[in-house]
Amino acid sequence: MTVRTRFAPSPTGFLHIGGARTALYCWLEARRRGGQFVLRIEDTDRERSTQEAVQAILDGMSWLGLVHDEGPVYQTHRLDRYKQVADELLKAGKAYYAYESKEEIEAMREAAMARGEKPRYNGYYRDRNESFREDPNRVIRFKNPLEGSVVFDDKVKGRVEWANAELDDLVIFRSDGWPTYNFAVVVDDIDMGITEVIRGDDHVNNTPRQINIYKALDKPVPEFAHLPMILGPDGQKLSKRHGAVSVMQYRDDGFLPHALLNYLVRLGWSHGDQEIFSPQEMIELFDIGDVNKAASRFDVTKLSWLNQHYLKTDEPQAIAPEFEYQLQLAGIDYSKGPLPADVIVALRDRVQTLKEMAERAKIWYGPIVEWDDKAVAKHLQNDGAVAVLEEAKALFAACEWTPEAIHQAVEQIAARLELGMGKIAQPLRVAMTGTQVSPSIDHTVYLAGREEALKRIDDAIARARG
RNA sequence: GCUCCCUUCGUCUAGUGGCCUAGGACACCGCCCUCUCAAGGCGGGAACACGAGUUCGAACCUCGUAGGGAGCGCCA
Repeated sequence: MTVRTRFAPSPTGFLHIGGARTALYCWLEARRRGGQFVLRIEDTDRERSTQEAVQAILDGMSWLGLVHDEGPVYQTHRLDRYKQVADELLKAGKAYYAYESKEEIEAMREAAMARGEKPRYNGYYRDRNESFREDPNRVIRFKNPLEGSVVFDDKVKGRVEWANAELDDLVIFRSDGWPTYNFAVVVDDIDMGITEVIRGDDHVNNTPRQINIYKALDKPVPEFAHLPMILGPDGQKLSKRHGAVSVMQYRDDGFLPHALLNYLVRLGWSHGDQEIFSPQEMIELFDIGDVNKAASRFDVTKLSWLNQHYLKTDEPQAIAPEFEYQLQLAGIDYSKGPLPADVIVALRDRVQTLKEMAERAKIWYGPIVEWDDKAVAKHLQNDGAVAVLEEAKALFAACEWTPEAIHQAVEQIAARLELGMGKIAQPLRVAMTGTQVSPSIDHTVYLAGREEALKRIDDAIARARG
């Protein structure tokens, strides 16, 4: 039987970090074992589900490259099927109609709590064989076994055993005519042929109930793998308070999709001491059974390190599109000025995100807007500066326009004036950028373009004299 | 309250009874390199939650304790 996994978000918001990791693990598990990865939209909560959220989830997944093989399947399109299965259960005497009001249920719960028990439904209608009747409170409840226990071997958590006595008769169809989560999931996973249910461990508690439904339907129970939570840097639940929660926010913050994937795959899973994984390696090496049991914290610092790693090792052309997106966000017109790929080469050792890179790239896509007075005083307004700039002007006007040729020209100036590189590079750097910090001087000059570089040298000479 | 789950450096983790005076990575600190800033190289500090057992031997097995989390919905 081929492996089939699914990612089943409810469209009530964007794709967040936890969901992205779940999707990644589902995707990897299906890929490695030559199976299929299915996307399902759990939108039975009509109140909170939106089409925008569906789109946000789709966008997030496609940015990360987590492509699904089937779907998206919408639960709202499957109402008839849920009704049909509920009817089967009703006919077989494995489910029943119940008519308590919400207030009555609430009272029941409080009474149980007062007795020091779990708040549960008392099963009043369980054996009354009430038939269908019009009633605003009508729900269908599942007859959970009263005795014995449910045991499952979770691929992450290990063996989990649950006494049926702890479970009550859950509602499978609401009074509004829609199925509840626990029921719809089981029907869907059966119909979609899901063999591996991989999801967050907030669902461990639901699993025994779902297994009982599989058994009542006489269907094979799939394998389960419950993933631990991802916490914020402070060890608390990940929330908007921590800044970026949406996957797409990481894009806007200047992270590469592959860096995020690599970070996520290592959060809760490892393969010895290996830190860097290409998508291909992830697929080959990932095993859901090797996932950790404990929750882990999200650490942007390490993500940033990975991001820079890929900035440094990926082909500049390959990451240029993401960089261009970043330039747009920063309001920079890159149709004139240096090639984005050239800017990447100059800056990738100096920044951790594309956002920082775009910020620093401004100096080559527009005029110097702000001069650092201290830099000017120190490197321009001194005895040797004008001579250096005059030499540079002459050489730059004539040399080939490549970083290498510019580098040679700079060395030539140093030799001719018998000065150290620092005495040459710093005045030029201030001339090019107005500051004393920038990439290596050859790239800094190169990216300005010959015409602009010469113009800036003239401006600097004026400033040095003034 | 009840049920279930979790617990190795600040963080992510390796570790499945002797290879552990606990390894790697990020971060941090120091040195080197150096045209600035970085990047890079080398080095350093830093952890088995606690307590009992089992065993010749325990980070690894068992039981407790403490702390954390999830769930107990006509929400997913």
